[in-house]
Amino acid sequence: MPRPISPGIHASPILLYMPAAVSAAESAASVDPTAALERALRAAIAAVTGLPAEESDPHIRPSGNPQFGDFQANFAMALAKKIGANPRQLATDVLARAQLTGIADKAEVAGPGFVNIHLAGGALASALDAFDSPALGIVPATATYAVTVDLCGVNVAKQMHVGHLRATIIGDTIARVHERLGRKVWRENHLGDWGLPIAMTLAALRRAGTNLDSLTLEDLNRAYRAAQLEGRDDAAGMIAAHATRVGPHRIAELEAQNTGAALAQEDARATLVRLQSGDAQLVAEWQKIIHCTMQEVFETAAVLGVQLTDEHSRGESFFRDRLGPTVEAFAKSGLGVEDDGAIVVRYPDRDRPMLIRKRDGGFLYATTDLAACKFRVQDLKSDRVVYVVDARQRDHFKDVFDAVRMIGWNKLADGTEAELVHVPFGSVLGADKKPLKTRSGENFTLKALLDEAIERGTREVRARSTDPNAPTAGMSDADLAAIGSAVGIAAVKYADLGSDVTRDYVFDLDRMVSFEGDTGPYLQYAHARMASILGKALDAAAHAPPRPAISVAEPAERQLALTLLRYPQIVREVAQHLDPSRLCAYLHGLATSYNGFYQQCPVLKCEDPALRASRLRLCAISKHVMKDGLGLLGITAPERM
RNA sequence: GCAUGCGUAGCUCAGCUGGAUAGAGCAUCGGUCUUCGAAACCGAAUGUCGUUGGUUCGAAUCCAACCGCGUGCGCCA
Repeated sequence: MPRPISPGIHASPILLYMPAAVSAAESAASVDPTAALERALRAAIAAVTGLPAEESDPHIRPSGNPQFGDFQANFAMALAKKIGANPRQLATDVLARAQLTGIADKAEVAGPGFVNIHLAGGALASALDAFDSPALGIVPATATYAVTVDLCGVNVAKQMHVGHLRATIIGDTIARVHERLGRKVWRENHLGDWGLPIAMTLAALRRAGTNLDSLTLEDLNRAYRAAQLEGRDDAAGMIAAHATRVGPHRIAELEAQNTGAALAQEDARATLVRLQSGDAQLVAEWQKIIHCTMQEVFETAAVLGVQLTDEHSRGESFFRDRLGPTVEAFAKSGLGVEDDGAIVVRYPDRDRPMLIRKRDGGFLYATTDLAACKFRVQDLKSDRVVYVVDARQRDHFKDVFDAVRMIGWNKLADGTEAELVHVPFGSVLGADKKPLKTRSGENFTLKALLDEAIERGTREVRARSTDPNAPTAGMSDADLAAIGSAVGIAAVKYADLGSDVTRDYVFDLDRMVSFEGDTGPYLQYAHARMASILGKALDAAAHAPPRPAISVAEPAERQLALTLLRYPQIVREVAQHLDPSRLCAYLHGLATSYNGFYQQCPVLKCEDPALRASRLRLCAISKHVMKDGLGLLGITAPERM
């Protein structure tokens, strides 16, 4: 079995360097007025202070308060201290020197030395015009290596639960964002399909004479749990199982004994031996169990709008022939040393070693991960390998990654060192703030959660469609159901992706499928309004020029334009920091900006044809960005809802 | 014990590489639908940013100690 997903804990923020993103940032600079601003100020700072350009960072950021303008530059205080000057004077001198014509309308010094900048309306308009393209300012990466994303991580014969939701959708979003940036992505579903637990289940099913062709996952899960319980009661059987050199269960669990279980255990052990030796009959049955499990996993993935299919499955069994060679390689290099009969890897900076082979010769979880990591870097040729796994496995991945680096398996053929990262997501807790137990408890399965969300979404959509003035009035039942499903799923995904993934959160169904406020449906609603206004303008638009001039004059228009232009930067940040919540926050801000614009700036009712065309184009760009962004989260954006 | 992570409004959380008055959503109270979609918008109210000390022109953010909660720790996966 691979990684048990459930309760866990917080993690440190992940700050990563991503070479491809940097070049994209520079390429996108032409579209971005802030880049022009930065260049101009950097040059002026260098000229005034005599410092090299790389030490002349103007520290530009969006203004905290709109009254201060669009951007502020915070370089003066720190630099003045460094060179022994007066901050306000330095800021004034720099502004006098800076070439801001065509970029900024106004730039002034405030407070202790802040520089407040009002962007020129024309600069915003022309930046937006360039931005309005299928790429939306995102420049494809030139990297030739791939990115591997380890996601989902289900166990064969086990029902998916809420924890799997996280590993699946966080991983999917990270994969999509990298693809959006032009990277080749390998989605690796490292399923637990090998070892004694599977053999136990298989043996139990055979004893019961179950027809594996009509097996449901629920039957399978029941058989799995029953087999686990049997095994847990039996020490002798487990010890015997250890002798077969397979990955079994912790000794601590083996306290009581019973003869019936011993027989079952004996049966499982024999089954495993036959499975491992390639017994055709057993292998076929094993595959049926996997098929049965994956059937539901793929169905769930489809419901969730996650790109995950058979081609992404590469279970632990795939690496079974690489475990021996892995240990040998470590032993040979001197990194793997014997300790009390077992083989361990030791680290210079910590006491805790990593076990890679047991005293009885059996391999461990870590051994498989070492082999898989090498495969991902060197066979899948990835310069970035991302593991979306429960935060409780922090130490484990630190150990694995360090071991991989020590032996050099993180190096690609040309010597490039791949980046190995664990995205440690927090646990889903119960109302009592304790981990939702799934091994024993009858808690919410993932399927139950999604069914509930879809049902509530559909109910909501149906109810609204009964209003004759509603845009959804008169739609077919199937269409309403599709929209309802999209709304329900959006609510669940946004609730999960919307805050820092490393944090635990309390599972609250009502909050998860909420449709008001800062939620997935709020974003979908904003999108539907964008679609609606554009749909109504269609006739008139037929007579308009294809790319009418954009004018950005009203405060709400400025606000919207500034927000839109930040999109490429946000997508890059999400990839760099492996943090989907930034995209959620951005899209929420976009929806809010659009709503403000919608409130304050008449579009269809605007009497000036040029301004009307300009505003329609703002709507179109907004819709494009919203749809693109939601797409990166794997959330569909209905035209009506 | 060692390691690691977290403590921000009644609740759930933001706070982007230290910056101007700490922000959203929910809940509460009050406004806005004959007017481009009210799943929306506008307004009101709400805080010893766990505590103490330190660094700094400037700290929720960096450092130290302490308090509280969580998680992990050699033959499970």
